[in-house]
Amino acid sequence: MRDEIRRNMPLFSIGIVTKLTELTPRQVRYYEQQELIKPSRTSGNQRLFSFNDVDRLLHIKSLMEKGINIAGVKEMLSGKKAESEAQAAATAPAQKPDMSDAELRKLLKRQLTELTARPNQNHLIRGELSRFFH
DNA sequence: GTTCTTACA
DNA sequence: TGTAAGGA
Repeated sequence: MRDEIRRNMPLFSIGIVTKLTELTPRQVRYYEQQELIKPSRTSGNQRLFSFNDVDRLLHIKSLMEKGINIAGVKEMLSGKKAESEAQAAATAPAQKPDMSDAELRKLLKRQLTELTARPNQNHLIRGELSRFFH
């Protein structure tokens, strides 16, 4: 499908992107550093974002607004198979404040496993953990 | 006028 | 993250 080439076609300057996403240039550049996006450059070193980049930034923005840190966002977007699992783990708690204890324990167990495997995703679950020690 | 990189209150 | 400096 050549729709892909259109979505990945570098078209927007950082100025347009910031207006489209409501993000500051600082944030956009920072996310690029974190390799969350990979805009191409013009011959003059100016960043050129594709529709996909904008879409990605919007996704990142929504994730950040849910209180997810860069590390977490990174794993969700860059991760291949870890994506759905990580996103579900991070999103579900925020959307289901009244989750049953059974569900919560199940979630906690899974996240505890994640914790030992990836220490940096720590505060992604810290909030949930506190709910257990009330 | 816009964007770029580096660096620091 | 914001912002200033110095260039392109």
